Amino acid sequence: MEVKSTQARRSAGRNGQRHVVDADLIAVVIAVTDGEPRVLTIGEAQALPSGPFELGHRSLQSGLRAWVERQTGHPLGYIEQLYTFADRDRTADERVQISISYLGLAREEQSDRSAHGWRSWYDYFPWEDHRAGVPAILPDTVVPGLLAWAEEAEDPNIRRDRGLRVEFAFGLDDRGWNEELALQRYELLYEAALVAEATRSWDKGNPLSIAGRSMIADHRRILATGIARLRTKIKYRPVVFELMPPAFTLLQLQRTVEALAGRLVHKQNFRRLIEQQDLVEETGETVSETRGPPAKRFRFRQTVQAERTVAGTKLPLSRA
Amino acid sequence: MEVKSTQARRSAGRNGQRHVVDADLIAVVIAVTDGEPRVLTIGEAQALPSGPFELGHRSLQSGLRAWVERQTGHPLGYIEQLYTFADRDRTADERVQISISYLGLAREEQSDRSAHGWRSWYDYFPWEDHRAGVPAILPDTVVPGLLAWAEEAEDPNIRRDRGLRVEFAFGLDDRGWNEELALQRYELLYEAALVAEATRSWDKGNPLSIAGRSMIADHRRILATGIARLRTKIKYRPVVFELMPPAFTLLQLQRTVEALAGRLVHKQNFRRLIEQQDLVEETGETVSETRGPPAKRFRFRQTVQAERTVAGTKLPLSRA
DNA sequence: CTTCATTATGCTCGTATTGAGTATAATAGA
DNA sequence: TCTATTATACTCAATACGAGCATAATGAAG
Repeated sequence: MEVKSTQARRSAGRNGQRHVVDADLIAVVIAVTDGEPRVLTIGEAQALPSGPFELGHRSLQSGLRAWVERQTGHPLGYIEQLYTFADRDRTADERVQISISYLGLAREEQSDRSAHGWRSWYDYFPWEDHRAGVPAILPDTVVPGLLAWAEEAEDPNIRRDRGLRVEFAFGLDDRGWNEELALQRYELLYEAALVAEATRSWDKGNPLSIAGRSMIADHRRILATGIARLRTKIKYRPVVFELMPPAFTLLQLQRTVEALAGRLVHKQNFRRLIEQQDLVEETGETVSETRGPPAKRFRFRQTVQAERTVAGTKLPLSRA
Repeated sequence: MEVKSTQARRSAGRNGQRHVVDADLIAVVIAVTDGEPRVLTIGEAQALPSGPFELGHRSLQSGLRAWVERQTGHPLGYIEQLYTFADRDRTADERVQISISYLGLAREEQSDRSAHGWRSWYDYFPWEDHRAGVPAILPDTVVPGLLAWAEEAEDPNIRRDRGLRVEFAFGLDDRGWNEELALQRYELLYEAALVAEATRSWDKGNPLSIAGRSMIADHRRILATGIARLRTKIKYRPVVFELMPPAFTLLQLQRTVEALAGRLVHKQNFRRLIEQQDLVEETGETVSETRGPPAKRFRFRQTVQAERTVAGTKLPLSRA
């Protein structure tokens, strides 16, 4: 086995003609206002904030924060890395582009509501919003299109495989709709060429694709990655609070979760869940902004461990 | 709001003096043999396989596969991305090094048992193996060292914060040991300078640090990331099977899971869990390699969706 | 050839968690 | 004053989960 230590190899590489790459940072910045999950966009709402990773940046995260704040004037709260991918630059001298994507959560200010490129993420993924029932686009367009794509394969194995993947991702089987599969669903639509990005028609000036508003390059895929990650994460880490104002009612919290999940939750059980997890405490105030009795206001309990709820069982452990 | 489209920006950057970076791929390759979880290492078992991302590589994944197979002669099965981080190169001309790490699962061959750099990951993290009870190093060395570190802080807030973090990560509180927190534990030890990497003593020729065998640069941290990820993942995705031979007994499967989790599981309940999930099917054969009655052999049911078990509830959804 | 430790496997049982719904009271708007 | 709407407390059944008992089959030890 031929082995060079990393140290040795790095030195060699540095002096030789080392292949260098460009590094970009891309941000999926999410906020929730008026019961809508919104993503921060630039340009004609067709791109995510992004920029090159520069020497001045102390770290990837700080580089990202700098870029987002410069481009949008918006500070970022919680940040987590999403995914890194590489693309040979199609147009240029065989240079490789590496993109490192991040998910950021922000408390959107009232002031910059729709003005500054905050768009509901359901503009891009209309089939993902099941709060008012199954969206019409699913039975009308998306599912028939996908099933047709599955059928058009010549190889029966591929047909079967495609069919099963569609059924699973879109909940056509017994398991039902699973909101966490947002990325798989987008990827199926891409494979089936039902989204504009996959058809090269978008640069002909049609920003509204067959299914949902599109974005440049692979930005919509990155957004889908962020949505899926967030939908998964709210279930085992108290990240929702990064999106909430300092004080809130349980119904507001519920509406935020519902906006993210794209589904309605059972109110009584939601409250039971929140309270038994000991994540919030009453502020003492009550508000009555709507009908019904006044609601108590709560705040997030800053109990050092935002680590909490890292439960995760599913292995039948034994004590011995 | 100043906005340039990504397209425009990229062109500008390419012609101008664009800051370029070096990109490395680093692999955490895991296999389980003889009931031990093993990681593929190179050099003096102090480094993970790694290499530069090159132009010839079609994608990051294929680049990684190429490197690992060339360095070790070992094919990779399952692969998933772990994390990307950047370090200014300490020694050189302000160049930035980007490292993209991957987790890979392999079925280790019998032939290259210990010879080819397969090391038990508990060599590096002896405090993580709780299969034979709490390892002595925890009460003897690790915990006292960490508590002392917590106490030595002058600011009482920092003292309290450190204390709580140690209690949480090492299960000193009521929640008990949580095997998924492997990374947090390593990071605490690093912060407390209880691992060699943090003390700069390792390059003085001492490969055995205060707590566990060390590695160059941040490789041990990357390994901890991989371990934590795998320990989390086995609970909701059937990735264990990537580590198993084509046919196996339920006890072998259990031993593999236990090796990864570093904990023993309840045998009867483990079988119930596996069977109700419908992940395996009998091959029809039985074997009696040990005492006791012959055990049935099983194989993984290749039911298209290795996607399965993407359950994940924890939100009280409602039907309406 | 017995004995015994070890393993496979089936079954029970109490408790916690989860999904779903009923019930009651408080309030704003019509 | 009515009524739709909301907050909040409870109940109830269905599972899921942790823990353990029981039985049978086998290899190793004597």
